[in-house]
Amino acid sequence: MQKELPKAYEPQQYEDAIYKRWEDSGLFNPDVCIEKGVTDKKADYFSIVLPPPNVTGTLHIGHASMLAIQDLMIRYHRMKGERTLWVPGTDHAAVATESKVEKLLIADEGFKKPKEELGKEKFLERVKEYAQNSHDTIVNQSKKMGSSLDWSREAYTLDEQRNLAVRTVFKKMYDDGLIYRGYRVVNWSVKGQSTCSDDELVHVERQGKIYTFKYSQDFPITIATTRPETKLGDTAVAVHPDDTRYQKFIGQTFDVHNFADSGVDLKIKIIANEHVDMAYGTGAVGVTPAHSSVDFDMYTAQKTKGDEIDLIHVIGQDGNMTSAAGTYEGLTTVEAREKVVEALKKHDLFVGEEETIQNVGTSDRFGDVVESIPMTQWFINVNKEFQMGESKLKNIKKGQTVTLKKLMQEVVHSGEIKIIPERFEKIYFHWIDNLRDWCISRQIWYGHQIPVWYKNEENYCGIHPPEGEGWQQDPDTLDTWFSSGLWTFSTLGYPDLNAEDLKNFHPTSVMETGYDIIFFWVARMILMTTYTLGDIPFKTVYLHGMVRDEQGRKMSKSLGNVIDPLDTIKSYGADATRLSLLIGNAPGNDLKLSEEKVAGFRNFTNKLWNISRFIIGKIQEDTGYKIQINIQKPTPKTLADEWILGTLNSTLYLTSGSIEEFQFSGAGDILRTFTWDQLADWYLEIAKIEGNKSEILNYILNGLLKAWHPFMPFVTEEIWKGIHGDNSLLMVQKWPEFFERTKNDEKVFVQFNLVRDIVSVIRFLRSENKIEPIKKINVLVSAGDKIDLLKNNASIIKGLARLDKLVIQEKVEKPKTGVGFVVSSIEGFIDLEGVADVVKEKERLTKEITQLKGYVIGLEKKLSNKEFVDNAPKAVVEKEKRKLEEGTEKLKKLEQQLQSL
RNA sequence: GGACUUGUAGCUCAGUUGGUUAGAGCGCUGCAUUCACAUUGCAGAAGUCAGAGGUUCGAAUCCUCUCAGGUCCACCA
Repeated sequence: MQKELPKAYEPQQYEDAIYKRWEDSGLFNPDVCIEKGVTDKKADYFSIVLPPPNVTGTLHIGHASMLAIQDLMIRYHRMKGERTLWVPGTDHAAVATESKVEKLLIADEGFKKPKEELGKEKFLERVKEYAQNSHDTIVNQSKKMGSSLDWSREAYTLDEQRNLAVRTVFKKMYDDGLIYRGYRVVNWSVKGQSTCSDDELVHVERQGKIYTFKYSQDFPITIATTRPETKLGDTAVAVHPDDTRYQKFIGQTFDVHNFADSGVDLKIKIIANEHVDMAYGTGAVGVTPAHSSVDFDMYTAQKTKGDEIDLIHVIGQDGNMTSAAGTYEGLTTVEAREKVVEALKKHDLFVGEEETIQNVGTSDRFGDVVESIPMTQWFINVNKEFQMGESKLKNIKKGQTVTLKKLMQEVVHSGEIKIIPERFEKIYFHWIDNLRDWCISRQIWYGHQIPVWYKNEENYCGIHPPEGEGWQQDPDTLDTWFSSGLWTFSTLGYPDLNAEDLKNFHPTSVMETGYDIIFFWVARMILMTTYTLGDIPFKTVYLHGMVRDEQGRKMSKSLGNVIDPLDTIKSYGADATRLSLLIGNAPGNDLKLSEEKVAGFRNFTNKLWNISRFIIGKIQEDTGYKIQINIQKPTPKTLADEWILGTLNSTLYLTSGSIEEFQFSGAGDILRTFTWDQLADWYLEIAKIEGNKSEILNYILNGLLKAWHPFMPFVTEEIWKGIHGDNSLLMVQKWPEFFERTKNDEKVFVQFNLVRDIVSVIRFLRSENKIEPIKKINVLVSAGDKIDLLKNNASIIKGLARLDKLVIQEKVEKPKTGVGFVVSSIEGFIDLEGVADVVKEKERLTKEITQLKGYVIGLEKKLSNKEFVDNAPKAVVEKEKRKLEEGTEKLKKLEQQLQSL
């Protein structure tokens, strides 16, 4: 037996040491669990791959929330005896990391253009150094949260193994023709000098102007634009094929001489396109194939029709006008816009301008408005048909013709992947419907370089560089989501398809991540995995929301409302931090968090600590009893014993069920109610009275600590050590057993509630009548047929309600100066020995009677309604009848009491 | 423009297939302090379940509309 626990739980004193014990035990690693006989090697598996935090800085409260949720699942399943794996890792985050380091070098070290000044090699060294530091911080913080990650399997999206996986998948897709290099309009960030994918665009509303004009005096159609400078690149005007106003022009080409004084001659062909809205504006659209993805699509469509139009590239990668813009060459787009408008006005081609709100795409990393520019880049074709390889998917067979889009849709449609909350499935499908080819090449240095080499006119795609001299590797790197898309299997041994981990832990059980990256990441993992392995990456996707401040605002440095998990861990402990992120947190919903909430849970951890302290103390007093780790359910001796054992059982039942249904908040609530309201406030107080409960207390404490462990690993582990010594780890104890609820349980609950209600009502009357809690009072109870039940529990009632004398008879006489109460069929009186306030008592009774009357009348009405009696299920009708009987009886008794005053 | 989503006590939220006198935590009010815990205990007050219709024997729960928030998607030139 260990020495006594201190009075208050101070997390800072224990947490690091506890984490070290866990880590040293090696039991975060499922292989070690099997070796040490903690887990059966034939048991089911449960695996999660941690969404790798970006190595751009430190963990924030959102990460903490993610860690808490995942660790809860992991610890629960580990205790259930499953082979449980949680793989840690970090993400190189390509653009994000590179631009962050660039900024730092500029701000702290006086560089102007760090990449140019340092050169590729030196610059990358600096990025790596930064990433390493960031990684170390992240690992340290994850440990502070108590995360039981298997560090022996840690991965990085840019390490050797992952690079091999990337190259392997790239080549496979290249060979299948799913990856292609093409000249297309892409999103170009001038500031970042790199492409970005459609999903990396953030649309913002901006005040702008829409200008209406004609290309030339004899041009038959008026068109409108928000960007006149791009009109220098117009090669067509699109109209709806059914538009009678313009039908006659379709197919004609108009020459525009010296457009807007640019010195450029335009050839504008009138083309038909169904997407043009006849009713909007003039019903005609100026087509700029080079600087609008929609127009580029029309350009491609024309090409396939064999009715080609030109593509003129007037905005360059520097964001300025190109030589194709004639005299406007070198001007910024804004300057050119003004000049074009001016020239149009001068030549009387200008029809008008109007204020409008336009939606522009900005780069989420660099923040600038992106330009649409045609460039040669690498893409993944999501619509191209190919023959499916090996497949474990339900509805897709080997050799079947599919597209990547179809794979992504199919696995969710079939239910092989379940998304929680369900509504995100709709959002997911909608996104896929609108998906275009994914641009995967980036013009930055930090990332996986594209495994393609060029020599003269030849190209070579391979996992390894080609033999021979003179090959140049493509300098571009891959979109960071390409490598994170492989995450569930690149961390488990891929490309070795026979890797033990891949066989043992894939598909992963759950992907727990934020709803904000469902497209970026979840969808891409599904794409990559179904394609590469012919299997799903995970069975369930659990999407959490964002952590916001107490007013629902985003946390940001500028608002000063950031809650740093390290701070709350320091002040209130990791367990309190975890609880505050778990309870009240529903999937897909944002969580409002305040420091007070964390403090509240700190109080709870302390409560649990003291509950344990009390129980341990009680057991220690019992010198004849030795505390046990594995204890069978003891035989109850009293009603209270039966009640608490039954309550613990149903608590475990509900908690386990809730965790498995991903209702973590509910699970925590149920446990909290048991711990505080039922165990501490009632049973422990009863234990003080009834005494002699070592075995039951031992059993309950074991169950309680186990059940709380996934939520609050630190405090529970520390208490466990206090009880069972440091040779035993709670972390790998078996999750407590629970049993089907029996009829007897129901009966016990009803009986115990009666006793409890009597105590409560006496306390209430004391409070109402201002009787000091210390003062001992006398109570007389007419117990009727409950006489045995009450007599058996008289000591509890006496003790908890602080009674001097308790008279229980079948029928008692009302004392002259007493206040009465009715609980169920039982009537009782507190003998106030001459101090009763009759007026007040009358008031109280009248109020209660009025309330009860309303209730009873309602029930009577309901039951006299024939339609209710005929249509409602029998059980419901019976229940209502019973309620009416009880209500009526109680009402009668209360009325008698009122009269006797 | 399309879609999704929320509105329950002062605040944060439960309320699982329609059947409770609508719940919890925090906060608030009153009382209590040697006996596990003041990071505590006991008791209490507080809600036309956003509004209006409808379906039903019965609606916080299902349907329609209105009002007020939030989020995502989108090529309205």
